[in-house]
Amino acid sequence: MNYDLIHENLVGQESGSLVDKAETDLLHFFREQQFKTGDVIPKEVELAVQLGVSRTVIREALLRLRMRGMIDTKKKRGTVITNPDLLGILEKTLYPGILDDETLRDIFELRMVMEIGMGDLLFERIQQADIDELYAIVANEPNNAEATLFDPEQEVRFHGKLYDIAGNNTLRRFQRMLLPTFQYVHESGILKKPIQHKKFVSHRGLVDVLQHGNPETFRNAMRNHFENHFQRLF
Amino acid sequence: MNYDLIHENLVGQESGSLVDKAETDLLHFFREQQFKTGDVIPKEVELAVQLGVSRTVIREALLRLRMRGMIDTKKKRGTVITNPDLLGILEKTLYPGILDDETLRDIFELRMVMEIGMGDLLFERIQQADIDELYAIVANEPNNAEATLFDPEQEVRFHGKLYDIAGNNTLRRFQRMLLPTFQYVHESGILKKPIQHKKFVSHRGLVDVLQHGNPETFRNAMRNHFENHFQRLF
DNA sequence: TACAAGTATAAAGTATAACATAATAACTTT
DNA sequence: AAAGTTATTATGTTATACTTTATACTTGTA
Repeated sequence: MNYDLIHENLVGQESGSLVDKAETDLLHFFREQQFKTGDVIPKEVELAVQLGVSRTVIREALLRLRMRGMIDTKKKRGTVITNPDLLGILEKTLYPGILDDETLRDIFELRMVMEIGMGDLLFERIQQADIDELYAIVANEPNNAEATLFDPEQEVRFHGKLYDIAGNNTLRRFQRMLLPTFQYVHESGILKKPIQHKKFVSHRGLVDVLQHGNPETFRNAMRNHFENHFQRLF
Repeated sequence: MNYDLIHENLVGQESGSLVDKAETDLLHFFREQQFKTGDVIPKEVELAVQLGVSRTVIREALLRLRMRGMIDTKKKRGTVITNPDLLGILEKTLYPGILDDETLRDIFELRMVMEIGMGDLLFERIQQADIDELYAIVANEPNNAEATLFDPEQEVRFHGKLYDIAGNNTLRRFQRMLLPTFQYVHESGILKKPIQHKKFVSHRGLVDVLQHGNPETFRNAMRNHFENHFQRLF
């Protein structure tokens, strides 16, 4: 199967600017040359000559690759191939306050979707030490935490630890990155309906489930834990 | 709460190059000027003068913003603020074959996490017409589809429709984007263990659950549907 | 020989100026 | 007033010269 084609089709016809063209040309070039992580690529002027464009164009194309973590450049040493950093770019783009409400809401939903669906990863990888740590985290929460107010730092500690346990690095960084957005949505007026303060599964309850339950009971517990948020959404 | 600070802390100290600095300066500038979507920003030369750097630097900074979909530039008309396109950049970065195996595996897991956790969104937004359409999609699948071989196109049709129904645009685009990666992982040798062909919940079974079940039963059904994949992972 | 300090150099970073291109606006013509 | 033509303007592109800095090389000293 030709993944190159699939990709290009997906990405679209490189709108036409020379930089766009140079960008994909460079990627193809790296592929052909079998460049792998750590290899140094030809210097800017050489690439410029080879692709028949000015150094400026090459620089702008390289700039794009660099900002995606596909390459790393250092003076004198030149430019070397690195592992692309999927999430690194997103971080910068998540400049607070510029995403439109719909996207913010989407992200808020996405967060809950991920944490509910995470059950199997958690149970596969969790250790007793993790559970102990979680108990320590929730130790300071009052017993009727279900009814208490939202504490951002405590939220981050607890849910962040869950992502750690899941052992999926991409997922964890994704969450780290989206955190400010969660908070923002929570506090902004995007979610119209008021916050209910009924009794739902608490953090402590979730840990209990991790200790004695299974992925299925965890999913349900987490879903219930989010009941407040869901009620504000739907 | 100062989201600006949170963000900068997360992103790091702008390594030092003028372009990095110009980039954040521009963002701050837009904020201060209360620029909103659709507004045109000063032309390149003016910005260069204002920030005290050359047009080259401004151009490279603008290039970064542009590639994140934060701005759109047209000749003569100038540069206008747009809604940042979170996923657009990721698409380009997912150039097949350069992600390392760990990330690929992460993405593969992420996909299952999302589809399992998607239950509540689905039931909240699904219409009878959607269910009918899903039945039409699975109509061609043999009755014992559980045991048949993997058909990529059918997979895309079915699971893609689910994302459509979930009504979360960000989520859907995320999936669209990750699709080639799913296929790639499925076919590559990354997942060591062999593919089992036991009887698990089929596509048709999932539709039945959507028709007669609830979010909880759906999550379990989807988890079961992925049993093959999970067995290859763990 | 070993090691530190200083120097040269190569590649990326930055600046400037000039020209090309394309989209818009202004103007003419019918 | 509609259509076609021209002028203008901001980005796109090229070319060139200069600056910065990490590395490699050389030199000098113990």
